[in-house]
Amino acid sequence: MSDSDFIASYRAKAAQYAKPSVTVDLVIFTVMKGQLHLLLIERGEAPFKGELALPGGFVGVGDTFEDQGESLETAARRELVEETQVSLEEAWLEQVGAFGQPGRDPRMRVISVAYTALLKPGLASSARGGTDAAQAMWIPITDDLSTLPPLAFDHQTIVRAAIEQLQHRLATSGIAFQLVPTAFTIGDLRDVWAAILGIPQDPGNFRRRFVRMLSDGIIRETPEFRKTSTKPARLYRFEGATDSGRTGELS
Amino acid sequence: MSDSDFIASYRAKAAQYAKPSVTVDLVIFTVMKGQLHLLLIERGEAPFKGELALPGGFVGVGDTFEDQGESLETAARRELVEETQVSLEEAWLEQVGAFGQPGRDPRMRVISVAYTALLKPGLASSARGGTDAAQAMWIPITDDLSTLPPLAFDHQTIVRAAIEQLQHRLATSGIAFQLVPTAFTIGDLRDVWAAILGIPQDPGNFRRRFVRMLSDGIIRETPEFRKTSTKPARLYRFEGATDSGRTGELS
DNA sequence: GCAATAGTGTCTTTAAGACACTATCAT
DNA sequence: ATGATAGTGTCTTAAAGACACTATTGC
Repeated sequence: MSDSDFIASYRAKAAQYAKPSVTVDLVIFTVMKGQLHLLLIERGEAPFKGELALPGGFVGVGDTFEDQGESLETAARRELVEETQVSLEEAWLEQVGAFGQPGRDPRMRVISVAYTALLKPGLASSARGGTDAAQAMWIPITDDLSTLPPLAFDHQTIVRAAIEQLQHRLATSGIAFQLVPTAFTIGDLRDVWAAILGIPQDPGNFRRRFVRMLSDGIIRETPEFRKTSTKPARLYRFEGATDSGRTGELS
Repeated sequence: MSDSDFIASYRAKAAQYAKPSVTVDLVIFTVMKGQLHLLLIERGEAPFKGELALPGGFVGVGDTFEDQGESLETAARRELVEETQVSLEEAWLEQVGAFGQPGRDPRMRVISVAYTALLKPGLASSARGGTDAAQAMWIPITDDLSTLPPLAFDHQTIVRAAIEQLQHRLATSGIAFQLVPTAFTIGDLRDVWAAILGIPQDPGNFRRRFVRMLSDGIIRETPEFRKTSTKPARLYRFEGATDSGRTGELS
């Protein structure tokens, strides 16, 4: 039996199984005014019409031998662009996990792969409703997660998992730098830490951590300062020397 | 338009999209003789015939409104039982993530949700080939991941991700206790840490960490000792007071 | 006794937390 | 000068790493 025979018979056999729909959902964060914000859309259709939900969509799956469709991350990136108009390069993506509880979508079996996306402050403002008429809005996330508004489907579970993942990875990866401008002050980065952890960060102690990153070569000092209404602050840049996180599958 | 009309039209629309097959793959670990071991099966069919692969199978998806099928974790647990004959209660499961790169399975578009399973030493021995004729075997994982044998599909990527996740969660969750007998010595636990991190653990320093867990109430001391060929060692029990990890989706 | 593992103690280094303090800008 | 944020220094405590040491068993 040749390989292609195998494949043909396998496809016939697999076709007997019902398949789930697979979607990607996006947990898009940005930091505004020292607070973590989450991009949500108001659903225009049943089910959960009028409720808030994560942006998302189907994963493109080809139906031929040659074309198996788009990768999960590509699907996530596509949805991100539709929803926020950010350029493809600018956004940072990381998979949260698969959520596939039966009944999570009342219409049919849907397994969703959730991705966290982090937007730098400048890009966040350009976010708006996507091509579908849905209304997009930034919702502040306070340190108290119980203040999260009710969300459609199991999206609140997904958001909680995403935040937990952010908190765990904050110290060991470069995610914080994805939420500050490319040239940032110590205070900018401190605000991001405070927003993600939900705990104010001591300026002195945070500075010590910052200096350590500086001497580790993770951050580079620039000669510039940012003018503020008070004492100008030194600007720094991220050198990108941390583990960058599994954004999808590396294959 | 009623809700059920919506659902009907939605299903019709969604049916236009090709759907991927969804499987679960299991990364089953145990610790034997101070070394991490991974359960692999030898594939009996193309593609990758004769190569080693992770055990796994399709996720059951219902095709009716009422029955949407089994949860991802249920599917994982079912495969685990088929493969290892462990009782349903005994195993610890945690999701690693979704792996769905196009082409990862040459036959058709398959998105796999990977789960890590941890087996206590006693249970590991009962593992054997599953109902399918595949041959199951325990492969030692050395500290040097480059010694991993080549695996079918993208399973090596999955294994690496699983190990990385284990290492990250080791200190902050109770996973180590899932790899020792219910009554264990300090040395047992130290061996698990060494096996997962791939680095020998200093007895004195590890003891300090152990004592901390003891006074935190995570571990309980028992009056018993384990007889060995040398000085008997005190036995302890896990009290289960750490965050237990997201095993699937909480819904 | 000897080999082997269980278990203890100590010194050093690193990093976190708390907090007081100085510096420099706009107004 | 004053308010506000930038930036510095110091003391204490928690924990990691390295490593020398003692204790108790089987043989």
